[in-house]
Amino acid sequence: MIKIGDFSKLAHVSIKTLHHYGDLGLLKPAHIDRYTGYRYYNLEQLGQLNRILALKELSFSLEQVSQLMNENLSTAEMRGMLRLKQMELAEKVEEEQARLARVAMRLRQIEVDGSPPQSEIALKEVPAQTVLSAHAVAASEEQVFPARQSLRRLLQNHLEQARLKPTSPWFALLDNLPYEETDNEVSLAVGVDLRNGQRAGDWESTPVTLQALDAVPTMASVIHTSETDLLPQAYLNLYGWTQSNGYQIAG
Amino acid sequence: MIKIGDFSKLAHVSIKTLHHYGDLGLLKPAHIDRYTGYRYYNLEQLGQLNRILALKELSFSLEQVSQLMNENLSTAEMRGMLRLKQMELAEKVEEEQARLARVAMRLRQIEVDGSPPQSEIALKEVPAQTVLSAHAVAASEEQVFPARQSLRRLLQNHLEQARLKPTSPWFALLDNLPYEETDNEVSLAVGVDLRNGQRAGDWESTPVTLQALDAVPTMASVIHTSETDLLPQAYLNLYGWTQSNGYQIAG
DNA sequence: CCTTGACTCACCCCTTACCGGAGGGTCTAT
DNA sequence: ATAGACCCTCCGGTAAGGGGTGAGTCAAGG
Repeated sequence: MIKIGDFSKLAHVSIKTLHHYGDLGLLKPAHIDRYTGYRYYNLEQLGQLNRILALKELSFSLEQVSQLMNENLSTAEMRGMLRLKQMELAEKVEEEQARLARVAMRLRQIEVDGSPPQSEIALKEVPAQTVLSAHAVAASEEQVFPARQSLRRLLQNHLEQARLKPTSPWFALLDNLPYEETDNEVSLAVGVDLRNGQRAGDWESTPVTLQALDAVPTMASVIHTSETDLLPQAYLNLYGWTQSNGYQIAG
Repeated sequence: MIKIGDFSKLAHVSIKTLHHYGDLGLLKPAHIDRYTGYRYYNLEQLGQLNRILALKELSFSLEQVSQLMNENLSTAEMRGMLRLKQMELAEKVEEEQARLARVAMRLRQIEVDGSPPQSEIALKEVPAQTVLSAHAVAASEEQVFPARQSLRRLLQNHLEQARLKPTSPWFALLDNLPYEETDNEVSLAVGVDLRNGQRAGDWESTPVTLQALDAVPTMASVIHTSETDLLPQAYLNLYGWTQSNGYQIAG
């Protein structure tokens, strides 16, 4: 029977931490004086505490540690939790390495250009959605803009016809990678909300299709506020960034 | 001038987050209606928001992001913060990889032994301290225990002579690695508190020395609650663990 | 002009794993 | 007996928001 201060020194753990573990039921003192409230530990609890610390250090939460300490926990369950944690950690390592690479890239950019980039690339999540999309190829480069306009009218017609409202801004949906700057391809898409239960069917000979996009956990997104002549540059930035499929330009 | 809901959809950021950034002064709405309190953003703020998100994704805290967004921040400062973050991230990656390795080891141990280990190894920090230590070599294996006893008496004498009190439990301090099981070496040390200003000097021909130990950020620590015959096993466990210098057995 | 539904506000509590301090009681050595 | 060390409970705080509530506001249709 040893007092909390000595116990904490022996284990190199703060008193506050011991209080905390006691409150959580993770490591209750062997005895608590009923009148003074003093906590008393015994030496065999040092082993338990060490076990707790070891598990915590594997980045298990205290709640998970409680489960793992639960004594009547089968080896299989233990294996399961360890494997799960293994996967989590592997993922985390990759994430951090990616971050590290991005920081390094940013540093190189500063060393070379001497200035921070003007358009930032941010990573976002996009939920699954249904979109109405259309593709076309413009005859020449001058025809690109009018072609986009006509696609937009086309989609808008379909929206009105189906009495749907757009649920997202218009964006370009690039299915076929790599994106070639030169072939004057134009695409346009817009999110729709299918709750109203209506299904496609009355358009067949049009370039309009209805497709479901999966949720994307990490979408690279650029905002270009300047005029359109700088857009290709931002595009190239972004293109250098990723090889994954399904780009979106928001806004 | 766009309302917060639309702005949040455009940027794929929750309204709560925008509130939070506004409160922190990180991204204040371009206009707040004086009477209704409604927040209004304009499109150029999308770029700022994206910049914030990009920096945050590099695992900068929001406070650091504020600094980085501070406009009148020299390129040198920017470089400095990036390099700092780079080091932090590198460290973190190593940590996570070490954790991952430990989880994998634990899994292997379970697969092979079919049971979790009986003595856990936990990692702790130890602050810098001053210790009084003594070494000796026992003549034979049977002499190890008496030798330890006499070292203890020796140290205790010195403590009393200098009117010092021990500030830690007794422990073995192993300077010369690797630790050989066979050479019957005995060592003993104890922490002391030198505030009282006294200095060593009156012992010369004894094996007792006063030395300063540096703080150790990660010390591997085992608790063995069972009888002494299992100790060598725990030792071997621990020894397989690390090659760093300066082991301590606490308690 | 009025109503209805969508939108927005401020406010408060919740999360993790503790840390710090205040105010007051307890232990121990002298 | 008393000083100094030790311990208690309770409160508040951390980072980055999430969730919910009751009340006020906006926009479109009737």
